[in-house]
Amino acid sequence: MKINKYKRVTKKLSIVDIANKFNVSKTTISFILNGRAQEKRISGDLIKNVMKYVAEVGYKPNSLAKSLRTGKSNTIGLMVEDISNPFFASIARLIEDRAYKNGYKIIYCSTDNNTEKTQDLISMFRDRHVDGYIMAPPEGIEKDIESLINDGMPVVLFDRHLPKIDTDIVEIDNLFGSYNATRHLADQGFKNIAFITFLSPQTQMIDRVKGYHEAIKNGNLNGIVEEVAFSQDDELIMQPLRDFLKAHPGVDAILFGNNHIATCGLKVMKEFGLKSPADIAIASFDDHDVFKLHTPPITAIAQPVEEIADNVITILLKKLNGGLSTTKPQSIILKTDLKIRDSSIKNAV
Amino acid sequence: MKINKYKRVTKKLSIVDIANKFNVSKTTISFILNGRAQEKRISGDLIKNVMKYVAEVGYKPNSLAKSLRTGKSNTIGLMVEDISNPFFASIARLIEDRAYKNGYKIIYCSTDNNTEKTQDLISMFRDRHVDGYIMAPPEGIEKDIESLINDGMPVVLFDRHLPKIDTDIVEIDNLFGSYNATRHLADQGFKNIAFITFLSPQTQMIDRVKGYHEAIKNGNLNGIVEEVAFSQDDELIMQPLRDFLKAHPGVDAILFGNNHIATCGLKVMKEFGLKSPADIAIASFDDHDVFKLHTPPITAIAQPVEEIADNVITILLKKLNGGLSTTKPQSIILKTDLKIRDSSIKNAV
DNA sequence: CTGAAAGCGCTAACAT
DNA sequence: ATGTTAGCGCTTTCAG
Repeated sequence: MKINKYKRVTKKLSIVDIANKFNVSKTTISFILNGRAQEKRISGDLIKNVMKYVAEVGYKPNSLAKSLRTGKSNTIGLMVEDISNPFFASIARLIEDRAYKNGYKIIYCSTDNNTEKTQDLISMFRDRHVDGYIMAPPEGIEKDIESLINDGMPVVLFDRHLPKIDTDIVEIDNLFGSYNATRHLADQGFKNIAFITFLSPQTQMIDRVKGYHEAIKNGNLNGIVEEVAFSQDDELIMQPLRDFLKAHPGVDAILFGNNHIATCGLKVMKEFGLKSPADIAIASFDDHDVFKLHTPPITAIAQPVEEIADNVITILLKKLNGGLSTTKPQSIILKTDLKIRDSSIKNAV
Repeated sequence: MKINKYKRVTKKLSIVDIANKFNVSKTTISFILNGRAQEKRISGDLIKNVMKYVAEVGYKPNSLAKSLRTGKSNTIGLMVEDISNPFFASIARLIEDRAYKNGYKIIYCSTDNNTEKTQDLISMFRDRHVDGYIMAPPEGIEKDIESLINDGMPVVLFDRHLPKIDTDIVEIDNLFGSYNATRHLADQGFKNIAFITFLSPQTQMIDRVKGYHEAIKNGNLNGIVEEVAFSQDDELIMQPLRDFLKAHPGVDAILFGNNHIATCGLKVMKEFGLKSPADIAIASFDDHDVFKLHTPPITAIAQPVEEIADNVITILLKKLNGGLSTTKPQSIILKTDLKIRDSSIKNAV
């Protein structure tokens, strides 16, 4: 006879308790619970009764123990640059939904594009035995990702890739995105189109600069690129922008490299009383409410957020199910959508 | 001997491996690793060598096994209404930072204010043995939270409380917030001030309506409250707003109940070509970039996001460390900050 | 000062 | 058709 020496009445019941209840071994219960009852030819009556009882008492297997034993945690690690950036927040939200629907939980965190912080986070994720990784990788993290992949962990990158890493990746056509937007500004007759972005060695930013340059060259225009160091403090982003505007009064149009710097730019323009498009025409990567509601509305290179999230999670789920384990990593390049609004129309009010 | 940390390890090393390495038992290693070496009077040399070796090979105890044994998972469950809402995203971000700094990971998810989904999520969190819960609770979740608390789980609520639940909570003074904003509109000379918000039985919304009513009564004005059903689809929020504006041409000022509905409201006003404050003055709960950059800038009842996050995590960490286990639950009410901008100034351009 | 051993709850060979 | 048993990696009591 088994005596509970701790007398904890509220103790959660375990697989043993339910095995005792039916006078069978926990193995049998385990098989039933894991849908292997048929395969093991366990009697239909037993199956039915056990399932009924389990539902009644709301028994749930201890996932920790399960994970320890199986090595699977049903958790996905999601690392974005900054969860409070609307672009990443909306992608995270969509990924979260799909993941939960498929029985996976998300552990997320913000990398701040900080390599060391990201290494710590990866190590934490490893430690927690996440089953797969989704990340917008900061620079300098190549080795760590490689080692993840070498250890057989499913990894899906998005937003940017790492030149030396051959793994699954979902991106947009950044080069065309900024090329197209720059051409649009040029077609409107703007002559001094600047490109303002964060100083970053990341591929998405490099491509955006490249696309800009191509369009500038193509239109026989003079280009000017301003790269601002990223900072947590918006004030430190706005100051260089103020300096830039003062130093370059001839600029009649600006393409911003992403939503964050564009928002800072708009704040500075507001300070300076500069109107768009009359004083300076504006276009930016990453559409969001600020752009739609701005007066005038801001022309934006919209990323297909749903598609990105969908592709990312689909690929990862396939990998988790072993479907893609042998295939070559795939690289998905999605199209952007240039939303032309008044801020970039030459003669708009 | 230096070990390449990127070297592929066939098998992660466990406490046994490192015990073997030193020809001692895993118990000894465990004591050393958990800082109980002094207490157990383990020889200084051994301690030093083990620590050195552990650092060298980058050994990390398997957290799953640790959790299974200790019952602690060093994880906090965070449930917000919608992680893609800038208000919740920024709070989540701040909580995340503080939690990581204190050795806790965050598992988060969005409740969508859906009671059933939230129950599922709580059950998932329980199952994953999270050490503590932070949540902006949807209605109807009282029983589940009570049972959490009865089982001794630390729970901290924020943004809204549940009337029947006595637990730690961090809120703002919603009543005063909307009272004050409404008074401000009245003081500016607006006569037909409407309050537009989501239909919600949640305390923060109730209090906001109440504050509005008090101010209206106080100013001998006629009030009109429009409550729109929440929806994932913005279009379904905007349609009732269109109808409302058409049905009430006399309204000369609107106070919005939160940032989301305000953003929808601004979109509708833009559609209709309505200018603020000339056609309709505007004020809203929850400050963010859209309001700051809007033309005109929108008057906002700003919540002290940092303070909220700080208080929440501080209380939870204290509870996790057993500090508050015996004390009475505390309720913290923070002040809002009315940011008066042109959208609510009678004679602003 | 250190070690043996029990056990957290579960899965899956390997037996019957 | 079902049970026995050996771990997964760790902490902790109890014995030296």
